[in-house]
Amino acid sequence: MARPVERRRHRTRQRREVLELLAATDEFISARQVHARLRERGSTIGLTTVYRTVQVLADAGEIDAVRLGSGEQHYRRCRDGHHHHHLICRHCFRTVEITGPAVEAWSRQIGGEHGYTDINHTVELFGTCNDCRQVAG
Amino acid sequence: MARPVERRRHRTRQRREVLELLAATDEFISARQVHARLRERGSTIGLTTVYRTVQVLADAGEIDAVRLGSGEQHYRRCRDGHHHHHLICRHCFRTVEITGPAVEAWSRQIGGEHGYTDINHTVELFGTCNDCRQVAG
DNA sequence: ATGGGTGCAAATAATTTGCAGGTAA
DNA sequence: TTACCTGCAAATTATTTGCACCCAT
Repeated sequence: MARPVERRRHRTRQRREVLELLAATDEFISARQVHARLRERGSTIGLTTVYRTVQVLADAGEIDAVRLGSGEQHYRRCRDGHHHHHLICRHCFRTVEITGPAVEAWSRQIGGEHGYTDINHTVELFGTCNDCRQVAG
Repeated sequence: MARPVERRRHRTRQRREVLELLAATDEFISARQVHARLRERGSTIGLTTVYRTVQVLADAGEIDAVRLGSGEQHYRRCRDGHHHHHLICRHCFRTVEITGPAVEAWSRQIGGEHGYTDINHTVELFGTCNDCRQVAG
């Protein structure tokens, strides 16, 4: 058995910058957006590093990753460290974190009915938020 | 108001080939796979056409599109013409179509609670199917 | 000292677009 | 005839990798 190698993470300026930006951002943004915004602020961080960092953070469960429409991945710091889903406005991308005990139970049950185990699921809700409805029907 | 232009579709050999292949295929396959398989069979269809065709078919609701892991889109002809979800084996990608009245209701309710309307959702379940569990735990 | 981290440039990979013919209706 | 359709090549776009150097531990 390969024991999980104890991997110590270095606390670098770049890691901190990415995390701080995501912590201060309420909505989902792409890796390229993270990079652009940090550069605007004078950071010298590289795009490659941003990609690597968000990947690490997503794997560690410190940020959420979702695909909004086009094949671009978007990230967001999650308040709730637990498993949850998102309700995203399709216009402004305003996001609400939601938990769905009902969905969790449902997915496990459906899986069982068909002989599938270790059920995982991706659930994202898209809708038009109150503000956007006012502006443009 | 721009009236929806009446767009008549041409019935071409290529369109038919793609649809027939998908009709004969039980699992999700990518546009490139569709192209490769048709070529193997002697078709001269171009990759571009495949991409354009699956996009049209997906928009028309004639096939389902999901993203399996990597940023590659996969397609599958759906039996059930109605809205449904999938339970996909993460090893062999064997797929079961499922309908979730519970999820439909849940998503609409959650949306309403937060002032969101016209709720859409993406729900995909991933698990390990019976056969794959036997082979490799 | 060491192994993780960084960034540039180049490489991949998926998908789209320009354009010059075809062809279904 | 008139759009729509096709396919090649080239362009885009998102993301990854090779590599030499840097720095947190």
